[in-house]
Amino acid sequence: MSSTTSLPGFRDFYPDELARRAHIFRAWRAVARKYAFVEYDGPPLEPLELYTKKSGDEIVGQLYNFTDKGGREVALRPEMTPTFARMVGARANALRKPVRWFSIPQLFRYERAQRGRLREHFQLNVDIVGEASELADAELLAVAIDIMRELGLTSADVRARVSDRRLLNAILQAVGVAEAQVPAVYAVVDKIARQPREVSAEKLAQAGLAGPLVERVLALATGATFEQVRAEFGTDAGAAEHVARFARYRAHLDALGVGDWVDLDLSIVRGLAYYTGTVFELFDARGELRAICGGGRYDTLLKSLGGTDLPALGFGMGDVVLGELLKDRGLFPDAGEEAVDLHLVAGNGASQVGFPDALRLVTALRRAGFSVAHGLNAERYLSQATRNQVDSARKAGVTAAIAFREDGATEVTSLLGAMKGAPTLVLDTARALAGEDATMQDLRDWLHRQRAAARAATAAGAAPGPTTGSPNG
RNA sequence: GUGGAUGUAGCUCAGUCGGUUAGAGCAUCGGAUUGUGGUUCCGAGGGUCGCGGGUUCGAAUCCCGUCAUCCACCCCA
Repeated sequence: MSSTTSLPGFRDFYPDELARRAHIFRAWRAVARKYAFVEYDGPPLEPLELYTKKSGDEIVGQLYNFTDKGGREVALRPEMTPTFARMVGARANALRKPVRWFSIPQLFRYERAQRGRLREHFQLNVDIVGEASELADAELLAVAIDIMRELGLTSADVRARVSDRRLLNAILQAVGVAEAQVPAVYAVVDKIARQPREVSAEKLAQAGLAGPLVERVLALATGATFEQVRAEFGTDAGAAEHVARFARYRAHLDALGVGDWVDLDLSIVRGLAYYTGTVFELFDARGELRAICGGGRYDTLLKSLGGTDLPALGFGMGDVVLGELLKDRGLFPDAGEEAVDLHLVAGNGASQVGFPDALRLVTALRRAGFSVAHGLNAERYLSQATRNQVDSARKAGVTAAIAFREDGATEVTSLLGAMKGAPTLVLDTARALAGEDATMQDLRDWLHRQRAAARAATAAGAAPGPTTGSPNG
């Protein structure tokens, strides 16, 4: 390739790729705002200490870090939570609770890149601070699921797997796992789906669990539904409270309209880090990709980072895996939303009107709010066949061509459907040049109708499968 | 960090047993008797065959190294 490629794991966003990214961002913002979250941001470069304090020195190997010219140890942010915790902590007393904030930071990590895992990505972070009730947990998961919906995914495409560490703890104790064995059991449970059952069993045995107990734990972590858990542990002295809370959580999810996306999965542990309560991940239902989203409750983290003692919960959702899923399912819209409205082409009357007036028309249209393109070579405007000009405008995805007729009128021709008998709109050239309100409004309405008709045609024709258009889906 | 697979035009890929100037389709650009047009036709640009070394009279092709990508581990904020 060329001598100037991007760094490994970093992406160039060409216009069609940026359009996809923008599509995802739009959905993120739209849903977050719908749930009354407000957007914030912080610096992409932070003191290295911000991350070592929380995660220890081992994390440095996975960071982009360096010493700046003032001798400070700094790192590109690998996650948003420490920044968020600092910002909330600094104004904890002044902020109205619960805090409902979201952000779309670009995050960095120094790791070998793989499918769905680059060295840079954008990640929606949604957090709630100051509410310990399970209703907050339900609200948070509803945001994540509603984003899937907003992007055209269904509960057949994406599943939410939910667990609760308090519940898992209580269940493990109820079946006889000693407290000292819990961390080891967590480590096994966390990767239970990614390694053979015998390996998990072996590791549980090594952790000191007796044979029957190993089988019990494996069964619970691999297949137990909430109904089974409730039947078995709903009256257990230690677990009843947690079963009841989870039942309320599920009821809230149902009422929020996302219950059918959610499955209990006690193997969802989310690392061993800082989660204290509910934990969840969103996966594609076919299991082909990495997790789309992960989050949960971290009630002690703010305090441990030196902030105030407030309960908190949140999730992160990256653009990479989500983008791959949308691409696989053909859910990215064709470039229509950014389409240019009009492209100036010559037409039979071009030589009578003259190029300066043609440009004046373009200017009048732009002042009226239309996006208007034209060739940037004045000689070719008159020398090149109109059909070639129209053709390139059509290929560029412009909605309509605007041309001068022999009789002096200005004609707008839709480029969206079949060219034979394409809808046209005739404008009075003088009024168009003057930017007359009524004329501009006519044009606006007409363009709107053409787009609506084209969308309807696409929807009708595209029902059985992929039809016209780009292979990028 | 470990192991495996793959690198040919912007994209998808041909390229025989090692053989002379590396091809196709799509895309891009220009044009087809001053123009109403998705088609068609003609033409053009675009390559250090990932990079470096080796074997050979001769390497896209065989060997070694290296880099990148993908897959599986490790790790997961």
